[in-house]
Amino acid sequence: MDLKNKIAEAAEHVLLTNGLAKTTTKEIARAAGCSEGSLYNHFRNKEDIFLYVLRGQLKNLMGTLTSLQSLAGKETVRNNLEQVALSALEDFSNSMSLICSIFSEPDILLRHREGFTLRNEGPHRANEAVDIYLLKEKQQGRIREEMDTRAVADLLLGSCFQHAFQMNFLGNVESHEERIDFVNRVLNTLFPGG
Amino acid sequence: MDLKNKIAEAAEHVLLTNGLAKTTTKEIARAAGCSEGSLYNHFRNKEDIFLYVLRGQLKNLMGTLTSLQSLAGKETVRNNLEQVALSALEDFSNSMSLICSIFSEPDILLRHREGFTLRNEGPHRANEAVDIYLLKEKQQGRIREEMDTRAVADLLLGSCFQHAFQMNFLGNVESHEERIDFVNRVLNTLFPGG
Amino acid sequence: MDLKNKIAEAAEHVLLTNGLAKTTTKEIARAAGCSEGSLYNHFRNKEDIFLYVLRGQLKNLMGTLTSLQSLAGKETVRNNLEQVALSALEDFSNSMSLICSIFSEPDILLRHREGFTLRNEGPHRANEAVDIYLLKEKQQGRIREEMDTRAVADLLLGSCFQHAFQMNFLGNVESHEERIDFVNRVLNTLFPGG
Amino acid sequence: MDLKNKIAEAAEHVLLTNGLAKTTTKEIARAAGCSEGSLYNHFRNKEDIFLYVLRGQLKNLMGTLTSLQSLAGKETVRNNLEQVALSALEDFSNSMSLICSIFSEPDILLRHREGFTLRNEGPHRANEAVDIYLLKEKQQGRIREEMDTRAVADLLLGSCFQHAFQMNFLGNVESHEERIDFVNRVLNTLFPGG
DNA sequence: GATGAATGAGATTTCATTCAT
DNA sequence: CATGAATGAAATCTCATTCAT
Repeated sequence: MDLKNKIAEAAEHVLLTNGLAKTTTKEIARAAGCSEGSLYNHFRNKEDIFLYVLRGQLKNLMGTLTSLQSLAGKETVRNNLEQVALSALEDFSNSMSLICSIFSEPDILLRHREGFTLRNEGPHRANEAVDIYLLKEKQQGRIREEMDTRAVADLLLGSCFQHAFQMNFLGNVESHEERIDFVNRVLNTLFPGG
Repeated sequence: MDLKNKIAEAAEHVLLTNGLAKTTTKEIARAAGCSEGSLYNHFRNKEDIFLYVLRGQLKNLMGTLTSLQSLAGKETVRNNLEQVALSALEDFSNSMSLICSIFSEPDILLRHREGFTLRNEGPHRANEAVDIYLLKEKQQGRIREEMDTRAVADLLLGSCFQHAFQMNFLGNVESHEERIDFVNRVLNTLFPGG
Repeated sequence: MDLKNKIAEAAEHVLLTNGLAKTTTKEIARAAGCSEGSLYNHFRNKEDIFLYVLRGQLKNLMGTLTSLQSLAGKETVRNNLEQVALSALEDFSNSMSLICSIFSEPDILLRHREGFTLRNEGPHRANEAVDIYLLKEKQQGRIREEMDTRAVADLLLGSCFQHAFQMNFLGNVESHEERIDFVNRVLNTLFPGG
Repeated sequence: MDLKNKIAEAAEHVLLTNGLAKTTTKEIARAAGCSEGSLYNHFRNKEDIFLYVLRGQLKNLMGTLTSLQSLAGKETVRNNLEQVALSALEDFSNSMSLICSIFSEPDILLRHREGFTLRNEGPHRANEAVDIYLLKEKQQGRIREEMDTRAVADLLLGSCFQHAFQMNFLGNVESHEERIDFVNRVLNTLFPGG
């Protein structure tokens, strides 16, 4: 692996462990096993490193959700949504602290907002992905014509997002079973019939 | 108003404007119209100021939600939930950047987590409040016995929370009408019959 | 003496001893007997310190020359010009390295050129001062009507300036007698008659 | 052109554009179209590059002045001195910022002073050159026996040197006409008779 | 001879906190 | 209680130079 990616991985680890505020270039360099000066051979500045890692997280988030698109028409809708929700729960949990951190640096957010939207990288894209999946299922007649698919996506992913947020805030680490339980209660409520 | 609160208000303003990372004691003092030294006559350190402001925000969040409890039995459930959701949307929007900021300083979060839970101040309490409201309505027979009230609360507030997050992330400022529209689509999906 | 002036004096000493390039904030602080952080309570940045010292030097330069204005009409013109030239030689010698240093940072010069000219602080003002002195003498009939006073000022101070430059460049330290000798040869040539 | 000279020219350009303080090896390499490592195949270090360029400038300065020696006995003295002064004015202007820059690094100056004097490269040599020219004219009887030729050289070149310095300091760019005007006023004052 | 990534020493600047007044 | 100058630790970033390829 080249040094650039080694630095990025090290930075990701430090960011998730220590938080953005306590992530120093010295610490990143130590974790990457190189000198501080080397960071600047591969990134323009510390902000660049943060953004590189952040974009990686956002891509992860999208990756799993878009890959679930191919499930349209297979298994049951309910089953597929359970998988979607569980993946989202996990991804949100992993990236929550990093993504939230950007609110502590609104000027960075401001500076790169345009880029995020241009490259379609925002966290909002997850909801769109679920929406699109549901529309496909609707085309195949596997869900009711009247269903507001976007609203369903917002409810499902919204509850997962907030749940992940709260678990992070409270420091709770959920078992897989607990997550399945949460997801099922939510899905049962969204689709009372089954 | 005493200086302590003047400082707290100034700090809140600076925190919401500049973000936690760019909030310096010098800036807080300037905004409060006092000297930097004075901050330390009213707070032990900068972390204390941040926590004081943060707890204020969390109280706000709870305040509006608990006040809506008295609505149980009045108007229609649907109407009340619309008010709940709109209030949540607004409160979440206002406090999002501040509350998320804490993830950039996980050691602060760690240090005060116990206090938050002991004093019942976590952001998760909002969901409990809605749950409790719904339970009251169930007791009065205004909603179905089988309804998983906690799941409904999680879905409703979760979607509002994520929505507020995304609007903040994208820099979108919604009109009241847009918010009403969002809330209605979500509620229509949660309560298909009306 | 307050710390600001202590810092300025220390900076002047370090600048004249080590040169601009080797003048670090650490060294200035050490020479001023304070911490590096203290520098920033009195100056915005290192550039500010340099400019403060530089303007002090330029004022010195002007000071001695304007004070010599009151000599108009007294002693002999030749005698007065000898004093002017000797003072100039000394001032130029002392400030040469500092004033020249600015050419190693053309962007600083560019940034403050307007300020220098607005405040009439440029090194060119010395020549004006001598010109004005000579005009006064002309009004009193002590020098020929046809004399181009500005040209005389430029010749006299120009030769002193370049002489000071060369002595600094070569590392020669002249005795007072050598300077008197230089000045007299120059004046004898400028005013052949006496 | 070999790489060594390409580097030297690039360095000269960067030095005159950005100033010594802002001239980095990276920038020189970029301007020379080679790698930073290559600089060290042709020069021992950055100081070497600077000195190489500086000595080039000093040679320029001397070059034009020594070439004017052959004019002795031709045209009129006054005419020749006008050419000398104009050349000096131009050369001084071009090299001023570079030559002055050395005062920001007195240790470099100290380290190479001996070399400069041994190789007769100092800027003071210009005055000597004019002196020698005038002595030749004196031998041919074209100027008065009593004239202090060295003093004339110092006055003439000194005023040109300071004038060039001031124009550089003030950021004024003179037209050829303005320079001719300056030189003529100075020469008229030095040689009142014509 | 040419390269350019890696280095590490060092420079400037920021900032929370202290403390004498 | 209020002040604000002084501090010193730490953070980011620069840059000349080296060296393996």
